[in-house]
Amino acid sequence: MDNEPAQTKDEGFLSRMALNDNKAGMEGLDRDKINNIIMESSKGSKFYENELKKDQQVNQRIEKMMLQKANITQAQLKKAQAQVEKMTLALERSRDLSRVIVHVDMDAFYAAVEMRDCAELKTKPMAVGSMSMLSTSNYLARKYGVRAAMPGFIAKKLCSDLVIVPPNFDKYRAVSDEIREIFADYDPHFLPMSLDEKHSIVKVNIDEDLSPILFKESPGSPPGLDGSKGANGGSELFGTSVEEAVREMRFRIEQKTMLTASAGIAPNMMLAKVCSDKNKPNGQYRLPPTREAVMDFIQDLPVRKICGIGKVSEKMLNALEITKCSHLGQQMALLSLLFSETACQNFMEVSLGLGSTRISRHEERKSMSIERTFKELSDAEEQFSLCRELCKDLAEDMKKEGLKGKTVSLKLKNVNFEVKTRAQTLQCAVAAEEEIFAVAKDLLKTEIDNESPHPLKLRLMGVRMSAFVSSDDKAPTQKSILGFLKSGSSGSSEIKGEPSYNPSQASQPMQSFFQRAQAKRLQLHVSTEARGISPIGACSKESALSSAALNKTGGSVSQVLENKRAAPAGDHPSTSGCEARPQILICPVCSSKVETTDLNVFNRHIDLCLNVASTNQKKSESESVYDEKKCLQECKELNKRKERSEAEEEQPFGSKESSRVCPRGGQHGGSIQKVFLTQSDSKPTTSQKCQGKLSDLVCPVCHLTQETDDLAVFNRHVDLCLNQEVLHELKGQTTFSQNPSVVKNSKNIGKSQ
DNA sequence: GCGGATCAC
DNA sequence: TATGGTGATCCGC
Repeated sequence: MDNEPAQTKDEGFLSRMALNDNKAGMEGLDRDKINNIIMESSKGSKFYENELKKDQQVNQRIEKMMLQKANITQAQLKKAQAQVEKMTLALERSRDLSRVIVHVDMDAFYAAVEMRDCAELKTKPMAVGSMSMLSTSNYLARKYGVRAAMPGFIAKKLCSDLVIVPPNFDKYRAVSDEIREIFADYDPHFLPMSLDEKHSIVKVNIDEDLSPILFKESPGSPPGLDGSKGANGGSELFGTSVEEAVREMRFRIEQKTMLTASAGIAPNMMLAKVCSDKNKPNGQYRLPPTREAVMDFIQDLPVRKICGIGKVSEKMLNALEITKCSHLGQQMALLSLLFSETACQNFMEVSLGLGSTRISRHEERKSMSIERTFKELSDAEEQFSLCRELCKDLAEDMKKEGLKGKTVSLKLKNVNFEVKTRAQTLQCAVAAEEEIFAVAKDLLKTEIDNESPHPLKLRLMGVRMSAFVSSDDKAPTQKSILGFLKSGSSGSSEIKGEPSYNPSQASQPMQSFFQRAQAKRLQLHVSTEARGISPIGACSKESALSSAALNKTGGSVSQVLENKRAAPAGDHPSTSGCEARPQILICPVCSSKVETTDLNVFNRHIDLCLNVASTNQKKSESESVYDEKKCLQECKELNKRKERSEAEEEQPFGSKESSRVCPRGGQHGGSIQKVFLTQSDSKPTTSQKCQGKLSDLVCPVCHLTQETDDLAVFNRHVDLCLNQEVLHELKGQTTFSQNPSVVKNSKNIGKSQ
């Protein structure tokens, strides 16, 4: 009894402040040691004190809950149990295993982008952010306990070698756009929507973790075949092809961006999200669509892994000795007496492995806000003028989206980290700076007055608008996809009056990219009779990269491709690994020597040979002529892009805090992209030092000499040329004709300046 | 409708 | 020296 309060307090504190190792790449760390450092760094700070306070509040909630629990009678429990069972049956009946949901997640996105663009970062623990706050960290840093949402100065204590790179949001946005273009190829919105109800949707978030979610109906299967819900007959075929589609998609992402993505495939969104974490980084996991598999998967899954269960909910559940999802099921009766109806509903669904099987159509924005953190601000005049500034910025943002709202909220955080919000709702919707400020100013004044004679000591101020009135004036100018999503928001899955929708295509399903690519390779495989190469590395379950067919017959080619996943765990040099000893490998397709130690490079070489061969074949078949100009254009675009990104990096930063910590000397400056400068007036560039010198390489697609001796770079060039062609071709068949896919990103980068 | 809190990214 | 910004949702008034 005596030590009980102390213990709960300590644990409580830890649960709030301690390392959250829920993230991928953080397994098996020395938590005690890390937590000690975190505590030592935090203790005594205002932040710490506030966390402590909040934690005590949570503890009180738990106490209250435990008290409630103690007062529950057997009769109540029994009744609840009956209810739960009824509910379970109903939910079970609603289980839908017929959908396939793919959740794709970029691996350590921001960090990966920075590593891609700065060779020296690749081998270092690094994070994106500032001394005050980190957005994300790479996997090397995670081994030290360094993770997102951790202040940089603490991270530095955990790992003194940590390199902190300031964020380049414009760059990340540009990369997001590139990736989105790939998703667009799989986005069945661009497919004619069949009358089948199982439509597919791609949803893309541009956040730290780019997390698109893809609904897919069985690709490639004849329309009729699909109707057999849950029937396992076609399911295997189905599963295989979906996995390949996802591999293909991830492969394309890596080709295009040199970044890796992970994916989860499952019958619903909740599970897919968990699955995407399972083989992170650079992996994917498919949960078979059977009740058994799902329940098995759920069994030992910690509740904290479920989206929506955060540290507070976790702690409350833990107090009831619920740590795993299976416990949720076992304790549902109790939970139904302690938690709200919505919470219970959610718990129950989780315990049954159920989740959303459809994505709510693009929902209307419900609020828009802006907030800023700063050093202590106590002067009322300054506070008012800051408030005005915020209102001005918010009004601008509102204008961009043509929004008007009735509710204005003011958010204040004082230097003790205590947060307060004050709101007022008007009769009419407003949007202009003056209108917003008129309200916000009053709210602020009230708070200042309440505090007098003491000043408000603020560290954050924010203004939010909500209660928007619906405005229909923007609909006509919507782009295709948005227009579609909008029209679908009624809940019905019909397409109403979508202008770019072409009903003539409704009956002929488009082949997805992966299908085409696979067909190409298959065709090629037959025609080239690729000779065997000695297998390298073990065949992991993640293998079979995009080509089960090749695997079946030759085996050898895919074996090499598979080696992507045969890399040692922990380190994933999947794009441009540089090892010590160069090696001569013989390409089974073109029989030429490839000098490299990096199997990925070799893989790409083979891939490109295969692609080239099939491209040539197709050319002669369909007399389609590849547009050389386009390829040249692309090279130029890439040059520009590189130049811009260099300029971006070299531009002087205002404050000392924002100066780049990346230890680049400037002389090597992102070798990968620089080599694309061949066509322009730039001088030849440095290559990766581990590569041997090779003679000039000529791109077999655009026939331009590439002044590089780095095969990875050369291959990437060729891939891009090829990709562009495929995409070009794809576009010809689809209704989305808005933007060229490959080159576009370059201009987005330019915008940052 | 308001305000505090939780959660995700 | 130093612990973010944006949007959503829920719960209890």
